Amino acid sequence: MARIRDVAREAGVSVGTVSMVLNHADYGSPAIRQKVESAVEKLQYVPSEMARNLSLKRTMTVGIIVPTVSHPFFAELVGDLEEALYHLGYKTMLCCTRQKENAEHVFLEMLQRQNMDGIIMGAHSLDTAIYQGVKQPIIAFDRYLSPDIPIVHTNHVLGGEMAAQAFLQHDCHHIVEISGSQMVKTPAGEYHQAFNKVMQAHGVRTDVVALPWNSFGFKESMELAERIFDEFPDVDGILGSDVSVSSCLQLAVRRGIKVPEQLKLVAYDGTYITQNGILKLTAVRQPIAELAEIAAKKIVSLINGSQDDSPWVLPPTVLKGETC
Amino acid sequence: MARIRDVAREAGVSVGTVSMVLNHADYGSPAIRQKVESAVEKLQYVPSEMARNLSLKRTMTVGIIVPTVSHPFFAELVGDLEEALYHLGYKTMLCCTRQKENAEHVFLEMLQRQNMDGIIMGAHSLDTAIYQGVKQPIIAFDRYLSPDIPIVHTNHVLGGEMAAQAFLQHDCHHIVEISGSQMVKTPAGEYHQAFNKVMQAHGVRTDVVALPWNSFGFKESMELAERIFDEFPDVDGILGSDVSVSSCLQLAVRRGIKVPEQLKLVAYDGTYITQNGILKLTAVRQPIAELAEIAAKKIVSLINGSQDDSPWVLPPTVLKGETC
DNA sequence: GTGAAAGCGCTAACAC
DNA sequence: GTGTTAGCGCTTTCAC
Repeated sequence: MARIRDVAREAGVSVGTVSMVLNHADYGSPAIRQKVESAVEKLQYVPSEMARNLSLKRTMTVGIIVPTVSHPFFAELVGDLEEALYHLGYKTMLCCTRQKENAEHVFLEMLQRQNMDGIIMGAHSLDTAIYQGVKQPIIAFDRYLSPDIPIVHTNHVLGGEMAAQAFLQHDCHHIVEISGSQMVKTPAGEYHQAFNKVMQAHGVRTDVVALPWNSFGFKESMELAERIFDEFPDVDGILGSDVSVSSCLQLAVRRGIKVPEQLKLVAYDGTYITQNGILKLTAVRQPIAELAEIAAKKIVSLINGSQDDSPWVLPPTVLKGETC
Repeated sequence: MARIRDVAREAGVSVGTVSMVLNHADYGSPAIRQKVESAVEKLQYVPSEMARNLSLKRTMTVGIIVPTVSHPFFAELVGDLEEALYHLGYKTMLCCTRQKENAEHVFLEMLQRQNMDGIIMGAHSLDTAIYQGVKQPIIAFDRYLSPDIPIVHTNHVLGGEMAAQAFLQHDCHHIVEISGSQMVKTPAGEYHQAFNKVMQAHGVRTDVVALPWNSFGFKESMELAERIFDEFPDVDGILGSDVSVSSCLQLAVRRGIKVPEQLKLVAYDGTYITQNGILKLTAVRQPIAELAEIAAKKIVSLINGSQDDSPWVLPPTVLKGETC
């Protein structure tokens, strides 16, 4: 591999000149620039990013921490984040915490080792204490980590109310809510509160069942669906994430429960899996792409100390489907 | 940030000693090790990965190039690759090519700039010429890139035959196959050939319709589904990727076509979207997790010049569903 | 077993 | 405007 000094020798100039010509479009006389460029061409010179990183003390890389990427919500999120970061000139380090011993610590240490310039944290954390002392830039995506770590998220109060309105249009009497683990407090968890408030005001009975921690699989959500139908035979409405509500739909049909006649379903998230089935699920959709773009912009401005005026909270929308 | 020489001073030893103690478990006397460790603790020292990278000329990072991650197949693939690489001690750089000008060149250049030690290429490439001269380690995932770039993939001949067997059990007369773009030749494309061969031998009519290049969206596949039902009213079997067959199922139900009575459906890939709908799709499942693990092992052995004896080709399996 | 010093390849401040 | 050179922080060879 040719190094910068080989280029300098070939071009008959100094190393510093080559570096300046390569990194600053307005440096040097046309003649010099030409000489450098043809030397680069001739030697097939490609600068070493490791050396630049060390010299400039930055990597132009942002880490995205999520539980998993094989889940429609996080798949969309990660895809949108990667795209936004790319257009801002940043590379994406993918960090999945699920099914790994204590990956969260490992990834956080990567940040401290300056492997990446900042992180966007979208994974549930049981041990938020480890974020306290961290000096490097962090943006949380829909997660409470520490008082001084800013959060980008959907307006879940609005989301809960939207879900409530959907059910209220159809005269339901007993709604079961599927929540994530109660072990972690997340902004997303708050839509249940808003939902319950509206439901109580209307005298509708609600029950909450919770998924195990860090559970995003189809097996777990199908098991939960069975539990719901067994424990609450009179349930006539279910609210939960896309995946859990999909499982409920599948099981309802299997058990001969008519949707939406006997059972109304509202999915919270509104990823593509709510749209590609035989019945389109009615859903409260989180503005994932927009949130991702904001999170990307904010982590970048945190990294280079600039200002970003994008809002921190965005409203969800309703996808009218066939299940409520 | 404390540097290694601060630790050395604090511990009263030389920089070299600190480095050796930190990187080699069997170096130094217990007394020295103890001194170094408490200095590290006291100063909260974290080594700079950029400096190590430059010194060791490696990044312990592998790039994964895919068209997108918000598609169930690639979501699973990327998730499994990240996990496998993590357990091999490598970090994952996520590189998505879709909806970006010429991202493929950009990512390939990152490889040459030694931003990553190797790449696993899972994106369609229109310009395979750019891979010719590349010296760095590359493993292709189900893609033909260049004669000297090794490929990990499913045994698609077997896959095509399995799909054929599924239809043959049900006496179909006219099967439409949905293929990816004809512009790129991929191993996956070959399942159609194997499928056609069997079908011809049994005198079953087949037609092929193709998706546009790099099209993985639900809109495109729904449009294609409409075209199929319009152009081929007598179709009684459809074979295609999970997403495209899902769209066909949705549209069939909407048009009052009974599945599986009047129309048999077989999905090729077998990702979770074939399993979470009201009707489970009969599918030929690619062994994504196993292939991912193999690809990860192989790129790592390519990077450090070791040997890997895993097979290059793995057989698919049939997921018996309710649509064929 | 331990310390000094020469890189790794690039950037940019500072002389000329 | 151009060249020289001192870092960036770490690893490791080579004397002691």
